Amino acid sequence: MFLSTTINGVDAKGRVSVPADFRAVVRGGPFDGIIVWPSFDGPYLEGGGQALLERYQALIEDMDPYDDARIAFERAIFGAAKPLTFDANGRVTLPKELSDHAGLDGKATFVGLGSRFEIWAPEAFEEHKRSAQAFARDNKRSLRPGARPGGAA
Amino acid sequence: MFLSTTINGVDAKGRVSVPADFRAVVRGGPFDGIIVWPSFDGPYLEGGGQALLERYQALIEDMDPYDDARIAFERAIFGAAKPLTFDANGRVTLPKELSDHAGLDGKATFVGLGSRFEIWAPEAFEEHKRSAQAFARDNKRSLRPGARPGGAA
DNA sequence: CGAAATCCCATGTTATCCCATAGTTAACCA
DNA sequence: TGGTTAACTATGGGATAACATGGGATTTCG
Repeated sequence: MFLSTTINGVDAKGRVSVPADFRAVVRGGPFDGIIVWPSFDGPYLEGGGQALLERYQALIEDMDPYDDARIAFERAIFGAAKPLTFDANGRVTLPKELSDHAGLDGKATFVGLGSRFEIWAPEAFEEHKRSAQAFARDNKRSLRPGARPGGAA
Repeated sequence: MFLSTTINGVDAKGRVSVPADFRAVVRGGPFDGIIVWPSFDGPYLEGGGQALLERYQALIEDMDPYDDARIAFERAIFGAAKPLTFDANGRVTLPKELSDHAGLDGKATFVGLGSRFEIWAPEAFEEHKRSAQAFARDNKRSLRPGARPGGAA
């Protein structure tokens, strides 16, 4: 599971060390790296291992082939997702489109969310965290056995 | 999986480099190239490896032999599909019918969609990408990764 | 014999790999 | 228990290979 929050540096080449804990999650999988795409919900990136993408693919393939929502998800997720391979030191290179979308500048915050993770500009994440905590406090009753997750994400 | 979006040039001979990641997907398959046909849903091309076409064939053969939809699919996909072989540098030559359908002029955008991909004129794709992102954002609740316990990536 | 498609080689650019360093944590031994 | 060593993490820079692209030569087919 992707857990906890880490801030790492982004160098001039766009390289950033993926936290060792995160690398351990995908180790042994079919692809030695992570897959990252811009969130269509805000100025941050979403990512996971290849297994995560395959789960999304299975969900999408259950939809009608020419359903508008299906096409939109395919283009918004698969069309924008980049497979990023680890180098020998566990770093990946973030393409410009991705670091632009998240507004990264020298630093990146990795946020573990269980089956996936997010990458934020540190300042943007601090701000987001405040409102997320308030949201969780106001909605704490929706977190109980049998309830659907997905509120504060 | 076909992933991410790449813009490549189309030269005067109609040649275009297929992104290296896409070539890696079909490498080792029965046909060293891609199969491309005009979408009947808009001014763009659809494509994939031979394995994709074989999946479509299996789907279509489950339909009634004289079903109007079956005949339409057969003509629209198999009747119009062109196998395009890679040259030594990983390029294919787009026949005029195809580049006309997509309105390609000097540049082509390859969009990976998991099991298949699309080819657009860059300006046309930019326009559609915006609406796809907005649609995905407004409908994100219909894409739910099932709350499977232990579902680490 | 002419036109068009295919193959072959050359080149700039970009991304990838490889090595070196520093700080930290964990392990080990006296 | 204290000190020392070893392993790992994160980071920086330089070398190398891969990719995308352009033009020319050769073949194939009408």
